[in-house]
Amino acid sequence: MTPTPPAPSPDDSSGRGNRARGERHSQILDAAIDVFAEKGFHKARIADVAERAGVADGTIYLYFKNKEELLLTIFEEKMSQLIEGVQAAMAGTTDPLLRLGIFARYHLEQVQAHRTLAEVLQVELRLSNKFLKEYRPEKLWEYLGIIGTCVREGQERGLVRAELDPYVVSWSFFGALDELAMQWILQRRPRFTLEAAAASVADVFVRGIAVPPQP
Amino acid sequence: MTPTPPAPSPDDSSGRGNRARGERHSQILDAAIDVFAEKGFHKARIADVAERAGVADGTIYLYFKNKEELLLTIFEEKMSQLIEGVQAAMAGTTDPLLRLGIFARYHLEQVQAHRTLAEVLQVELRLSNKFLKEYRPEKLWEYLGIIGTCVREGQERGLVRAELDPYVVSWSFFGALDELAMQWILQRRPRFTLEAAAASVADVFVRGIAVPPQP
Amino acid sequence: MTPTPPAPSPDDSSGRGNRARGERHSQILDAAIDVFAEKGFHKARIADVAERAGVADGTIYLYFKNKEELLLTIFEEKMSQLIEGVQAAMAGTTDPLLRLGIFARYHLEQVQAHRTLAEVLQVELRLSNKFLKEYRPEKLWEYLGIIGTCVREGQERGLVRAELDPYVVSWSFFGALDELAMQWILQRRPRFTLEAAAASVADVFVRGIAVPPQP
Amino acid sequence: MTPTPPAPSPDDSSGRGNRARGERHSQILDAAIDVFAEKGFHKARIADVAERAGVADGTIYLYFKNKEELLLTIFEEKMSQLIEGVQAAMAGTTDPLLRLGIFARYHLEQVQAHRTLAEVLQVELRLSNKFLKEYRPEKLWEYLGIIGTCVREGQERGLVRAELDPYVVSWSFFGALDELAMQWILQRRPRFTLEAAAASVADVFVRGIAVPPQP
DNA sequence: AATGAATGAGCTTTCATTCAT
DNA sequence: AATGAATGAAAGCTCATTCAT
Repeated sequence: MTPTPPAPSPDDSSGRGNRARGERHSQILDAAIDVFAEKGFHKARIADVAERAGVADGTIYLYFKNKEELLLTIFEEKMSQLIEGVQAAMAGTTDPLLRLGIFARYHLEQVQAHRTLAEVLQVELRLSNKFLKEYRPEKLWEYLGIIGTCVREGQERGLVRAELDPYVVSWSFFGALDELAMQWILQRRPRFTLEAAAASVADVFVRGIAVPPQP
Repeated sequence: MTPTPPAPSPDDSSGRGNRARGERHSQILDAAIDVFAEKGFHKARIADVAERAGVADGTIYLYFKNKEELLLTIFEEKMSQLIEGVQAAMAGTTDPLLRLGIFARYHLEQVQAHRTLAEVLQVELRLSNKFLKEYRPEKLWEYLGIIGTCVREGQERGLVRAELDPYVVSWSFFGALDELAMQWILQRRPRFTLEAAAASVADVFVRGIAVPPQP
Repeated sequence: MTPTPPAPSPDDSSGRGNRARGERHSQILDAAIDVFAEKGFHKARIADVAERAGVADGTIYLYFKNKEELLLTIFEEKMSQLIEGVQAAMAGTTDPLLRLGIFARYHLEQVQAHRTLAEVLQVELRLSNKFLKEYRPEKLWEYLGIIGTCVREGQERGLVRAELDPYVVSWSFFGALDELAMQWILQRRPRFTLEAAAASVADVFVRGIAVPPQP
Repeated sequence: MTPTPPAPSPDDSSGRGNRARGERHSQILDAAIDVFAEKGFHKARIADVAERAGVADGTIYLYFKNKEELLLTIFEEKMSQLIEGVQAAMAGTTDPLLRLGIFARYHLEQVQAHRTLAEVLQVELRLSNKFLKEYRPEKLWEYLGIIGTCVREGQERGLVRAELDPYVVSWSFFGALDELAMQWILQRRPRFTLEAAAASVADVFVRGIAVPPQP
């Protein structure tokens, strides 16, 4: 469905065309992230994105089917990176409860490090009808699955209370992080740091889901 | 600014003018909730709302400044009701931790009972640039303050760990509920009941923020 | 065509109704003059006129067929007064060339004395398509006829060159006065007084049309 | 602000882009003149102009900011041409009083030759609030300055009475011509020719402002 | 591949006018 | 006669998208 060009094979020696294509692709995507963050998805005009990217309006349509797909592609690509990143960050740890802490920290670190991007993902993505009503955000589910796996493993190891539904817990955990991220972004002078927020969410959730110590 | 009619005196049984005016107001509001939920705020045309409400297009503008104010009014009015409702529900309970449970249950009950409305509040409200970037959702803050008060009281009574920031905890708690509500709404066949979700969130949070039992 | 109420007969002893009618009529007309002068005919809303007049919107339509007729009625009534006035001013003078001077002076005096009205007549009346393209401004022609009569009489008495077309001279004369009036109105700080302008126009025209002295 | 194309180099026979752009510009302008003259500025719809020009509605906005700028551009461009034309016509004559005659003749010749255009300039331009209340018609002042210069030169050469204010005389002269032009346009069967009118105005004014012969 | 001029559907909002009371 | 809530037609303008070059 996406008219995304095939990723250029690394050994493609004739690759000028493809290289250029790949560059244009991300050039436009980066411009879109900036413009969407600045003006909001609905207020942003394709012409704005084109200007920022330094290409003609029509060129955008050689790489993306339409405006909405631009937004969706941002989501897909960045979620993939987020998934990879959080998995790498968790790689050295096996304790599922500690992993939740890593997840929280990594997630909010990324929000902080890529504020513009986060702004788009947090705020603007929700503007797209398609995203919320038709689009199936599988990458988000994959991301959420990472939390769910921690919970399920915790249950298997007897660390997490068996009666909890990992699915519900996952969305709760994600919702807490997501809301804090959004508030942090929306507020000019946030009343908390994202580090503290990450620590707090992990702390509360881990204690909340853990099997209570037997007296 | 809204041409809200002067409240008709309760005994004014002939209050046609006022009655009519008040009726029109909520007649339009109800139509807007339905239409926004169905087509989304941006896709919904004023003409749709007018038709659903059974009035002429122009009539809408006698009661609301513009399309956006329609959305904002829905938010304001319904949040006020939510706040009143949850306070009434909590009235009989003094234990701040139990109150959090009541809050969670009441919140998700309302989502369930007024699905269309919840859909608008959850999903569509976030569509309004104004809402997210300019509008200050004081009613939301007030609602959140109810959670914050429970946490703070819990700390005063030695039930909740003193090191937690009530503000961060409040947004976490709300975020968890909000995310579950949104997923429940977006999914055609939800994988969980809102009752269970409310119980789970309350359970996890209360245990998570409570002062641990001294061994 | 005009739904103007019949002028109340002066001896109408039961006249409250008519009196009231007459009062309403000019009350609305005066309000319209003010509002049209302030905002311009097209920008002025019937609601503005109604508010200024202290009546309900619908009431205006009991006295005037529509917005345009309001403008036309202003023109008709005020032109009638202008015609009466200038004729009275000329009454004591028989020399047709002196009469032209009186005409010029009187015309620009009225512009000065009733600036708001003049603004409407000068500027806004020209906005009405009907006025310029369909309406036959017979009162204007009558007004112009007064100039024409002076010229013709001047010719009959051998004071004005016979080869001049009184019709063309009349419009020239009126055009000169009209243009000066408009410039005076449009300029915040006019570069001339209307008295001087009247004197100048009369001076130039009278010399210009007069039979040259025989050497 | 107008996206006037860079003047194509005269020898650029392949200048398709520029040519096209320039053509579109005047294509739209010409259509606007016709439509405005026919229906009047306020009644004319952008869609009408677009249709007449054979372009899409939106195309108009690639060349003109809005409907009003269309009118203003007509005024600016055509006044410039008028100024150039009358100066060329006067070039061979030095006597300032004869020049006034040339001015009058040229002005009314143009009205006759470009009746549609004249209709717009005469009648419709006055419809634009902006034109009359905000816009400063510098081109008109420049045009008027040509008359003023004649008068002033005449005074310097002792041909025109020194006591006359050239500014007032200029507006009078222009007003006379303007009014005659308007009446000629508005009347289906004009009662005079524009040649005769031009001659008459020049004749009356020149005699009127001239220094009287010393007996 | 790239351009960017052209398209034209789409929609909020205004306000003169009506008419039930 | 007076009201003023309701009407609904009307149109300027935007901008995502297309396509000839």
